[in-house]
Amino acid sequence: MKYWLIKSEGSCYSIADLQKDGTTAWTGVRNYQARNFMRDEMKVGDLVLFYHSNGDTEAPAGIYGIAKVSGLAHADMTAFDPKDEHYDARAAELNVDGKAPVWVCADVAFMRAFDKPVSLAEIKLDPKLSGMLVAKRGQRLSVMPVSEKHFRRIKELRP
DNA sequence: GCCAACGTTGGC
DNA sequence: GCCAACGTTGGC
Repeated sequence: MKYWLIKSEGSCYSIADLQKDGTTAWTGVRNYQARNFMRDEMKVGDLVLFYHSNGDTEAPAGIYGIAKVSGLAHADMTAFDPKDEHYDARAAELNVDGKAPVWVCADVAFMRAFDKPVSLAEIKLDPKLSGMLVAKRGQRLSVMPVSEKHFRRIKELRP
């Protein structure tokens, strides 16, 4: 079993949206490294920290809850939809009957939302969370692995 | 294959 | 809104 962190702008798709939807296809990832994590390593049952980026003082950037991988990576249809904000003309051209999608998405299911997020500031201050990728300077991956140790610590902070 | 220019992300 | 960091593009 692996552990992950996925990022979303809270104003775009929040943990509350996931709670409402139950499950969602994690579409819109347009970075090869992030895609490869989803396509090659994410397995059903893996646990996922749900991170909101671009926060403000009211709702700071940080981890807002926990989700679970509920479906293996499959074609991200938003890449083929010219009306979608994540449309990728080149990927659409390369695609043959949906058989060779450039972009994929795994499905994630809501598990729980934290009463209070574990903010980025809190992550940086906690010695037991040192080395967490998300707190690394310049780290912009929207899907990234999390160590079991760090995952357990997050759960310990929000039991 | 190098690298400058550009666009995007995301913390502050 | 600023700007540093990074990925991608495209000229050569």
